[in-house]
Amino acid sequence: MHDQVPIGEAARVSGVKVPTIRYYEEIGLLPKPPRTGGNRRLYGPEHLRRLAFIRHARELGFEPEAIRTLLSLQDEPGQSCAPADSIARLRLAEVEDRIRRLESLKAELRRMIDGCGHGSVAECRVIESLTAPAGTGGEGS
Amino acid sequence: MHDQVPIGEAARVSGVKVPTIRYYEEIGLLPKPPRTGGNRRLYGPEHLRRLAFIRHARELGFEPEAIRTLLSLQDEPGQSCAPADSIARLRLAEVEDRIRRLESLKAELRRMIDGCGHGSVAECRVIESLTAPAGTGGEGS
DNA sequence: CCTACTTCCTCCAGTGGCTGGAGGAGCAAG
DNA sequence: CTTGCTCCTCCAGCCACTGGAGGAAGTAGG
Repeated sequence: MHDQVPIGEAARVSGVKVPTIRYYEEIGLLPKPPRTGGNRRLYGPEHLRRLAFIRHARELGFEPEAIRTLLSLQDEPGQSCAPADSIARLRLAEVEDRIRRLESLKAELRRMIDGCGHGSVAECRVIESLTAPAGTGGEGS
Repeated sequence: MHDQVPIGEAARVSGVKVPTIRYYEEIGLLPKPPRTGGNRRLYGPEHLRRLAFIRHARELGFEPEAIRTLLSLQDEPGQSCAPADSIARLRLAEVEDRIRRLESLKAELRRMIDGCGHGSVAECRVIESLTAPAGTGGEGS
């Protein structure tokens, strides 16, 4: 079978655009594939798996740096998966916080819409709903 | 009291960096504040509230354009209901969609983490679920 | 073999949303 | 007046892509 595919095919099967694949290679997320005599990239199953991994991780909101870490872990299967676990846990916490705040914003928007129909907009507390959020008021990063 | 603060102070209390505040002004997210005789910006409580709002909304992933419309809800209380209502409904739909996506993301992250036996990477569910995401061609082997 | 067409190559410029530095002016304290 | 800080504007850079120009390589048909 064609287990060596050119970049266009790799893009099709992975759902990552061609320039983005080249970009991932450039920043070292994706290893440089072998080339044909005519200088075209040829991707094998291993590359495609990695590409799918990267794409999926990006969809989950992991940043390239985190992905790099996850990939390096993947490369050394004997190691403890604690770092991977903590990366995922961190991301989960972020997601949960976001959900909480969106819920509060949603409640406020709903309240405004429901209060509507009396001719004018209900008193708007959209700002309060976000400025006094459920999360730790503190800052990060 | 100083209910009129310079930009540095505004940055401190809002958690938005000084250049970013100026950037928000430039793109019209934050109204231009009055200036002192010496051409310095002076922010009042209203500006500060807005700034905090923008920050939270950005953290939640709203684009400046969406934030603008969100802010417009606040700016025109008592106005005719129709436009504000439709904006609010639009945002509500967006928020609900966002929440849905985040919930499914959260479920996936949770599955990854719960499946992780805290052993070695070889059996790590976190890595594995990224490598073989749901529904990648049924593969046996 | 030649031609037409597609896919690929590299390089480079642009995008959005900031971020930070240079060079200079304002202002408060000593 | 001098020191030292904050502030001003302008502008270049960053990240994660995205897309276009100009050209070479592969493929299908005549």
